[in-house]
Amino acid sequence: MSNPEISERRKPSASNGSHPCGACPVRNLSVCSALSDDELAVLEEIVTNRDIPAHQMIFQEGDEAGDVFNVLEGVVTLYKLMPDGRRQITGFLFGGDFMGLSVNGMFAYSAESVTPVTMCRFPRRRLDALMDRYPHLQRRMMGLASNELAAAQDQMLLLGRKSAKEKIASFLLTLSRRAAQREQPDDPVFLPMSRADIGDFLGLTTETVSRTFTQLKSSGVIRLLEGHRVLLADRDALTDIAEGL
Amino acid sequence: MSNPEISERRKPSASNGSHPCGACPVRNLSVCSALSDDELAVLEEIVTNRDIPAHQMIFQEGDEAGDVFNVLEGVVTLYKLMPDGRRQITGFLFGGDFMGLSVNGMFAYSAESVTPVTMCRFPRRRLDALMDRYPHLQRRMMGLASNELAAAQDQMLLLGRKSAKEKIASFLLTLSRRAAQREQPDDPVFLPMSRADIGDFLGLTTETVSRTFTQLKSSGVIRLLEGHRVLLADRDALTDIAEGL
DNA sequence: CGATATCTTGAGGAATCTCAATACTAGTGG
DNA sequence: CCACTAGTATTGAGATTCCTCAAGATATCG
Repeated sequence: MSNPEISERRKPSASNGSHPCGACPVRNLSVCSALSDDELAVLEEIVTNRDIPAHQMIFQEGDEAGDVFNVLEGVVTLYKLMPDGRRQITGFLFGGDFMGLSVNGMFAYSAESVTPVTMCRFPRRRLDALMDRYPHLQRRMMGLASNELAAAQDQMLLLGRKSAKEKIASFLLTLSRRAAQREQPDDPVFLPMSRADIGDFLGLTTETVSRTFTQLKSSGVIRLLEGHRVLLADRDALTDIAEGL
Repeated sequence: MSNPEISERRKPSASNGSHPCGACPVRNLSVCSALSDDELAVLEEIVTNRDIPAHQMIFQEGDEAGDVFNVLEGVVTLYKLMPDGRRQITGFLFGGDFMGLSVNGMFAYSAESVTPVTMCRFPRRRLDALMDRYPHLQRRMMGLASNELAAAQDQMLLLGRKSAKEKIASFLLTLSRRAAQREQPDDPVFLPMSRADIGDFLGLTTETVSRTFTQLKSSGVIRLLEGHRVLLADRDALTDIAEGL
């Protein structure tokens, strides 16, 4: 688990009065929004921060899931692999997103940074103890899990029943909505991940992703800008396409 | 919500000493396994039983999610629809399975009986109250949600990256494993759902499902028995196929 | 036992994939 | 600052899987 490229820093203890958690950029997006300042101070006692460079493995499917994580900044992919290398990305995580739900004490998927990432990390046991103590924290976790499950079901519909064009349109709109939730630019949508990543998320090949972007561009629905950004030139049209209308 | 075809019966009150919940066929499969006899008695106060005929809508995506349900017997599908009628089944539920996770107080999917179904029903508010009171119940729910999420991710891998043959093989094995968990026959696997249902679960058409069964049958890996049952003649081969080996 | 739904099989077509070449981008070192 | 390199994206042509449409076979239910 100790990887030389992953730097870890213990925040200055809460005893000095400076609360990194209190100044957390994603405080009201993440699990922590369930906690009062006092409770946050308790949480702070068990948290560790991490910086991770781009394209770095964070944990692997089957690893012992001793910790849970919150993404503060950057983008993370969760994915599963088949023995022959086929990959399915099950989700992209952004600031405020939580990861670490486990089954039988093991991670059910692998996680990798797409961009440089800042995360915070909690020992699962201690978070569990906190949850027993604070039912509202428990509820918050349950709410997050429900949302993830709903997103997973949307993704199943996408994977099982949508065409390439519908998939790409849905993907762009979802990213835009999530950026808005984080209060980040949602119209030129920022797509930090590669075409291969997008393909592995949508059940397509790189080439089909690329062709479909070109097609949407040609029909004037989007515009591909520099810096991995996409302008949603006709959001209504995109919405119709996403829903198969 | 009151549908003439759905019969509802209040169990004889716990005051008479006979505990339907205590005699529940799925007690140690379901949420309820987290509860002691005393706690179960409390739960019993808020539960209602229901019998539902086959092919009956139970609730619809977007309905107010006032209740949560446990399947006691029979099979239920959860699914999402696109405006043009394309359908993605997100899961099949069997005895012991839980349904009713909601987002913004609404069901995120529709539910329909495949066979005649017996369920029990809890008002969500009262179950939430119980969860605040019993942290182990809360934990149990969280565990169930985690398992569902892991299953959803497996399904994403299946939908996004597996061939028709791999999908059918995976499907048969998953059903077999789940039947074993319920202590029901797991080798001639029981498939009560239609080919169309299987297709809508696996992201295939009815015809492809049918052809793929025929193909697996011809290669001697399975045998199609009468009564919607499938014999897994060569489970190892089936496992290899499911994993793309 | 008949009517109806479901399942299987066939033939042809469409969407997406594979393989391959070219264009672009970003980072590196001269 | 530019040229070079390695990775990434786009485009093309042909192959393949799966879908669509259609007919026939089988099962199910009243």
